[in-house]
Amino acid sequence: MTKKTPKTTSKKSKERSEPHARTRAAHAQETAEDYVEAVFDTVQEKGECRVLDLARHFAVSHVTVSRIVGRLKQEGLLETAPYRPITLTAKGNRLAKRSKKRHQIVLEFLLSLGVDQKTAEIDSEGIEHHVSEATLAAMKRHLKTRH
Amino acid sequence: MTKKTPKTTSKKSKERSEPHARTRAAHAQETAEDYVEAVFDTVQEKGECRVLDLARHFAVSHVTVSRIVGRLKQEGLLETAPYRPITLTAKGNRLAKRSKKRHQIVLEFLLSLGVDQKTAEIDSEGIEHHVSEATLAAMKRHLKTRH
DNA sequence: CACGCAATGTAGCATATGCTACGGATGAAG
DNA sequence: CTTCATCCGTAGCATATGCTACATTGCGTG
Ligand SMILES: [Mn+2]
Ligand SMILES: [Mn+2]
Ligand SMILES: [Mn+2]
Ligand SMILES: [Mn+2]
Repeated sequence: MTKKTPKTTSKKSKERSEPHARTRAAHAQETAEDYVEAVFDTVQEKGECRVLDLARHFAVSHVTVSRIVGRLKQEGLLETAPYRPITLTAKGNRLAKRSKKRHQIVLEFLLSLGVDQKTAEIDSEGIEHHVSEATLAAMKRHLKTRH
Repeated sequence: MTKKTPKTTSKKSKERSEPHARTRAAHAQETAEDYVEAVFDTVQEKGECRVLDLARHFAVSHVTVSRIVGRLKQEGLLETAPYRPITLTAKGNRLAKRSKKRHQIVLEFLLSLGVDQKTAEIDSEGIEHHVSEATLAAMKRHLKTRH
């Protein structure tokens, strides 16, 4: 056997695989973050949040929303009952505030780079979920010094 | 009927839903981009790219890789045959180069913000797929002026 | 050139998130 | 209090991406 490559996962390849594993973990949290944000905003704006409000917000069918709301309820982030409005639990409220804060910083950061408003809103919606505490801190520094 | 809210999707809610639709579209492209990048790098580094190379790279099972490689072959990005190495098509090569370039800029950009190497590598792996041409251009400008 | 291990493929399962079609619940208006 | 439009839930389907267990191929070694 020539054995140019190790059979087991090398230290180097483990390092390379970690970013992808982290990205998958971020995507697993993404729906929860976007949903509690949306519930928070909708309640603020129109007093209550309904399944159809979220369906319109995300541009998906009410069926998709209904199922996801059920799961997030199981996870203790949302409260709801059949044909009733959706509210945030204390836990959901904390996640919403944390997520909104991070989202806002990412958005302002992109704007500070000179990205136009619409593009900044689009890109920040995806980027926010992949911004670690360290990167968020760096963005805050940039906003304070350069702005 | 009090009709506080319009039944149909308002212009405002359409604007709000667009970022989420864009994020979903980005995620639909993400696997393809990461895979062609990985194939490109692996071929460069060790002469050929095997299913297990990608499995280690992404830290997933060889089964997951095998299925995805089959799909990307159908999409015309990869070439392969049973028990044979994986290669890029011309189309796959173009996507790989484009993706690698963008990934590299995002990484360097995060480093230029003062983010540590490991964190920058992790965050850029997820962020890259959500960076539009406009934001990428803004990052390039930042790298030229501030660095 | 036969053997056996490593690599790859296949079967079958799970979860997450999309959809359409249809049926039941709610509540505003008469 | 009945009616009926709107909202919501459920059934059933699809795709993408994870997994384990098992079958098969291929190749280096003896
Ligand atoms: Mn958000
Ligand atoms: Mn988001
Ligand atoms: Mn990536
Ligand atoms: Mn993402």
